[in-house]
Amino acid sequence: MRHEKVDMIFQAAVEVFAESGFDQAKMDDIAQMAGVAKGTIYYHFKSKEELFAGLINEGIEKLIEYANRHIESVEEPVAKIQHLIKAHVLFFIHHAKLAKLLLNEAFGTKERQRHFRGKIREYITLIEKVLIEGKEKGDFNINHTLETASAIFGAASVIVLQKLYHAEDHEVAEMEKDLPSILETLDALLIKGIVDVTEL
Amino acid sequence: MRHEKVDMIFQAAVEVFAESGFDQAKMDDIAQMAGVAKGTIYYHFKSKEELFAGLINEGIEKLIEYANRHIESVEEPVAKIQHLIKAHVLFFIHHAKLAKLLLNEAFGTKERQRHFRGKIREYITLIEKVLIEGKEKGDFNINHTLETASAIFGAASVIVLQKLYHAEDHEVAEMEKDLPSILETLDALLIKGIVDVTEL
Amino acid sequence: MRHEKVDMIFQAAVEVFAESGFDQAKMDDIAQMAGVAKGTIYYHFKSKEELFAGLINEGIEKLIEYANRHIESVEEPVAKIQHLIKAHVLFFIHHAKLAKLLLNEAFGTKERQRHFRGKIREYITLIEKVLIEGKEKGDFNINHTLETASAIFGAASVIVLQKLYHAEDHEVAEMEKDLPSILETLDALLIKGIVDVTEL
Amino acid sequence: MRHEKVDMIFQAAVEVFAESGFDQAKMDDIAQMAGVAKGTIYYHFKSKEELFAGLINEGIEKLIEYANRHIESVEEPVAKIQHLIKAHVLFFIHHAKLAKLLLNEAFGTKERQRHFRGKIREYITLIEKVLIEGKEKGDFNINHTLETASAIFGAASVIVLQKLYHAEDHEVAEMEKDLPSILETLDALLIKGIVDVTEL
DNA sequence: CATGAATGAGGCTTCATTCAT
DNA sequence: TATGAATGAAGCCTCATTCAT
Repeated sequence: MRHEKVDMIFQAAVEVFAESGFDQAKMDDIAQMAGVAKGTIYYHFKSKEELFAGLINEGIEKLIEYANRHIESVEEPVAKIQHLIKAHVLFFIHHAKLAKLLLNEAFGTKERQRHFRGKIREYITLIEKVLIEGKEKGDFNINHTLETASAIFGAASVIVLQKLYHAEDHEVAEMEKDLPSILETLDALLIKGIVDVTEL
Repeated sequence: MRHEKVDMIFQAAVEVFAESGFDQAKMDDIAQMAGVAKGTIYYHFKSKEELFAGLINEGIEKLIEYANRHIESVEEPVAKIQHLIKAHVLFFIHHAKLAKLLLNEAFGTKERQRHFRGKIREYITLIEKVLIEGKEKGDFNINHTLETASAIFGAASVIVLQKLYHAEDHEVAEMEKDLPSILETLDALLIKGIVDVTEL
Repeated sequence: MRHEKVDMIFQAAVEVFAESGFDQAKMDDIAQMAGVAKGTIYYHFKSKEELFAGLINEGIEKLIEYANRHIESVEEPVAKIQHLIKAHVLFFIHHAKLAKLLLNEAFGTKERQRHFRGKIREYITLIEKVLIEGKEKGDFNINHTLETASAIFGAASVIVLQKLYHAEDHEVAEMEKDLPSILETLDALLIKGIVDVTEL
Repeated sequence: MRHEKVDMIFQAAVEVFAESGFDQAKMDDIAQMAGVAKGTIYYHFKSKEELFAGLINEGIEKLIEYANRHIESVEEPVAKIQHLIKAHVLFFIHHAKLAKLLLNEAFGTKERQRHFRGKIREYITLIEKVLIEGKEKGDFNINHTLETASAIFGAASVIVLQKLYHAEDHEVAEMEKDLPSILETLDALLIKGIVDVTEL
C-alpha cells in the first residue's frame, strides 16, 4: 500500500484540481486539504506538474481497467459496446471530479496536455478495438473506426458532464437517478448507427 | 464597423488564448501580437476576464448564426439535422482556434466558465429545437431530446478536435480533406439513432 | 474672469482631491466631473501637480484674504484674535473640502508638500502678527509667538475637522449649528492663555 | 516576542510610510529596507493596507499606553492634564515618523482613514476623560469637553509637527532642546483656559 | 520523513501624460 | 481651444519552489 500521506495528497489534489483547474489550483490549498505541510507534497512529488500527471495517469488507467473489467466477460459485440458505454458513464458519474478534470485539461497545446491526450488516446483505442472486433465479426457496419470511437467518447462524456454541471451539488446518489435516461439516450442514439442493419 | 484596434486585439486574443488557455495567456503577448501597447487593451476592455468573455460570447454567437443560416432554408427534418451537424463541423474546422477554446474552457467551476456553459447551452438548445421539430413531424423517434442534443454536440465536437490536435499544423486546406470522413462518420453514427425506423 | 472651463476644472478638482487625496485622485474623474475631456485639463495645466498646487495656493490665499478682511477693522487685540479665530472656523466650515485638503496634504516630505507648508506658514505668520501686535500693546502675555500661533492653528483646525468627519454628510447649514459650541470652546480654551491676566 | 522578520518589516514600514505617505510608499522599498524579499512581507501581511493598518493601530495603542503610564499616578487634575500634554509631546518627538504618519493619514475619506480616525478618537476620548474628571472635581471649567479635547490634540500635535518639519534632519537630541519652549507654550496657552479661575 | 518560513520571478492592472485630429 | 484614443512605466500581489531545521 502506498504511503498514507501520499494518498491523502492524491485525494486532496483531485478535489482541488477538479474545482479550480490546473492553473488556478494552489499547492497551498492541496496541502491544507490533505492536512500536510506544503513541503511534504514536494517531498513526494517533484512538482505541481508531476503531481497532476500522476493523478491523470492513474485516473485514466483506472478508467481503462474499469472498462476492461466490464467487457471482458462479454462476447457478443453489441452487448460489448453497450457495456463499454455503460462503464464509461458509470465511471464518470462515480468519479465526477476526475471526469471534469479529463474534459477540462484534455485539450490544449501545452506539453502536459499533449501527454494526457496520448493517454486518452489509449482509452479511445480501447473503444476502437471493440468496434473493430464487432466489425470483423460482421456485426458492425463502420467505415471509420477511430473517428467513430472519438465520437462515442465525446457523446458519452459530454452527456454526463452536462448533467454534472447542471446541478453541481448533486450527490452521486442523485446522479444515479439520471443514469437511466443517459444510458437510454446513448443506446438509442449510438447503437443503431453502429450495428449492421442489414443483419436485422 | 468596430474600431480597428479593437479588432486587432480580438484577433490576437483568440490566437493567444487558444494557444495557451485562459490562465497561461499573457496580456503582454496579446498586446504584442495585436501590435498595440498593453494599456490599449485596457482602454477597450476592463480586464483579461472581460476580453475573454467578449471573445467567447461573440464566438458562440457566430456559431449559432452560422448554424441557423445553414438550416433556415431546410424543411425536411433529417436533412435539417444533417445540415446542422455539417455546419457544426465546418465551423469548428474553419475556426479551429475558437473550437479549441470552447472545449478547453467550457468546463470548470469558475464563474466565467459557468457563464460560458450558459452560452453553450443556448447552442445546444438550438440542436434540441431541431430534434423536437423532427419529433413532432413524426420523423424522429427520440425520448430525451436535451440529452440527445448534448450527445450530438459532444460527438461532433470531439471528433473534430481529435483531428485538429492530431496534426496541429494542418492548414485549413488540409483539414478539409478530413471533412468527408468526419461527416460520413457522424452521419452513419448519429442519424440512424435519431430517425424513426418504423418509417423506413 | 477666468476662462469658464478652467473654473469648472478647478471646482471639480477641489471636489475630487478632497474626496480622495492627491495620490488617489484620478485625472479622469476630475475631467468627468468638470464635464471636459481629459486633454483639456492638460491644455490648461501642465500636470496634476500644477493643478493641485494652483488649487492649494488659491485656497490658502483666499483664507488669508478672508481672515484679513475679518480683522482689518478691528483694533482691540483680544477682539482681533477672536475675530481671526472665528474667521478661521467659518472658512473651514464653508470650504470643508478645501479644509480637508489642507490638513490632509500639508504634512509629508514630498516636495509638493514642502511648498504647501511654506504657504501655510504665511497664514500662521498672519496669526503670529496679531499675537505680536497684542503683545506690543501690552494686552497679550506670550513668550513664544510662533509656537503659539501654530498651536492656535492646530486647535482651531482639528476641532472643525473632527466635526466635519464626524458627520460627513452634514450640509453646511447643519454644520452652522455646530458653530457656537466650536467658537465657545476655542474662546474659552485659548483666549485666557493669551491675554495678560495681570491686566484683568 | 514577535518573529524577528516581522519586526524588521514593521520598522522598515514605519520608515518608508513616514517618508512617502501611504500611496507613494513602495512595497519594494519596504522590503529592501527590511532586508527581506518582497514575498516575505506578503507572507506575514495580507496587503499593503493591512501592513499599514497594523502599524497605525500599534502606534496609537503605544501612544495611549504611554499617555496612561504618565498620568496613572497623578491625582491632581491640573497636574494630570499637564502630564498628559507632556506625554503627548514627548511621544511625538520620540516617535517623529509615527507622528508624521498620524497627521498625514488620519484625515481623508478612504475606509482605511475612517478606521484610523476611530482609533484616534479613542485617544481623544482619553484626553476627554481627564477633562471630565477635573470638571467633576470642580477644578476645571469646561463646557464642551469633547471639543476641548480635540482642540488640545490639535494644538499639541501641530506645534510639534511644525518643529519637526522645520528642520527635518534634527536628531531627537536636538529636538529635545525644543521641548521646553513647546511645553511652555502649550502650558501657557491651554491651562488657563481649562482651570476654573474662580478658584484661584 | 516532515515542516513552513522565505523567496523572487512574473503577471495583471492603473493612470498620468501625450498627440494627432 | 478641445478632444479622447493610445501609451508604457511602474506597482501590487501571487504562488510554485526551496531549504534549514
